[in-house]
Amino acid sequence: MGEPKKKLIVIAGPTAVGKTSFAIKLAQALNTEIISADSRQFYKEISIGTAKPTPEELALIPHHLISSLSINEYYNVSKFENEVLALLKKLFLKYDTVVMVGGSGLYIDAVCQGIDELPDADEKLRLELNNSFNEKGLEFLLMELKKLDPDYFEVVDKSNPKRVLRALEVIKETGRTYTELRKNLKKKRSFEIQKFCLNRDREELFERISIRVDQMLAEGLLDEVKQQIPNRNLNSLNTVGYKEIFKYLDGELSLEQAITDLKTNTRRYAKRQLTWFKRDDSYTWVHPNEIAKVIESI
RNA sequence: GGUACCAUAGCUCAGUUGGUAGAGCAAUGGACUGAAAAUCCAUGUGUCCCUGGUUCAAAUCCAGGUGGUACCA
Repeated sequence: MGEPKKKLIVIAGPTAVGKTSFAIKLAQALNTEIISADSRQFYKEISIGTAKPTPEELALIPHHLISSLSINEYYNVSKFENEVLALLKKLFLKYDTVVMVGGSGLYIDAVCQGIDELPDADEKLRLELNNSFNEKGLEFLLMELKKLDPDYFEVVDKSNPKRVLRALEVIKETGRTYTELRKNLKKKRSFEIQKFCLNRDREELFERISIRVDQMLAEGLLDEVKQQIPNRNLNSLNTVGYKEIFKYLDGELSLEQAITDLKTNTRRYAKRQLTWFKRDDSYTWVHPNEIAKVIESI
């Protein structure tokens, strides 16, 4: 009869479905804290456009990994995995369950099952590869990949430059093939994991997206984006809500068109999130108003 | 009330001399290992406003209706 096992509760779901308030209610019921798994809410300079919990909400329950980084800091899934595991170790001393909430599927998976040992991006090498892509094109990079790692060449998405570039990056950095390093081993965690995915009718979700974008604008999204003009080339600002407003500020789009695009791109983002969660059958799908059901099953 | 123009996909619109329809956008499905709110792939949606007529054959021509827009009264 050992200690009861510690448990991580994952709350996933598409953007604007209602994850934030759901997670807060859940954490209150379980008397625990929240870890955010949202690849944009890490950044302290961007709050309105990333739909962070409000200061009032943050005061209700301790949140981790919100506004924990600056937009010019380099960050990635692997760092997230390590950071969350360390955090959980601490939190599990105090709590039997911890809630992790967010919409970044890859990041959630890294915590739940780990991610292979691959090198981080090397800034210089990445720049070189990007230049080579711009000058010589994807065909050239594909030929190179075929030579260096014929097995990955067979399976890689040949029209997706990022996939090809990343493979070459790993190969050049390690001197080993990407195939060899990409083992896709599922790590067993020392804690239990229970995963829920929130969803609602598509029509209703889209309506909520539209309302939320209007709210962001009312709360001062334009100003928030304006402040970040000097940083616009950072990856952290390659983000729905910022890209479209930059175009408006450039005079490339009318405000009306920028808002329309913002809503469209948010809908597409929500769709991509759903595709990610759908193929993972370890999720229990629930409606955001079914919190009682979720608490009971925990 | 009169005249003119218009009515085709969710939206904006193409559609040649009559041969059962196609673009853009929106949408939908999918992929995904250190850029992931990123990046990439795939897919077509129809009472051609209605009723009748001409014709082997009508989105297309003719008549009438209905609705819209503009101008005139």
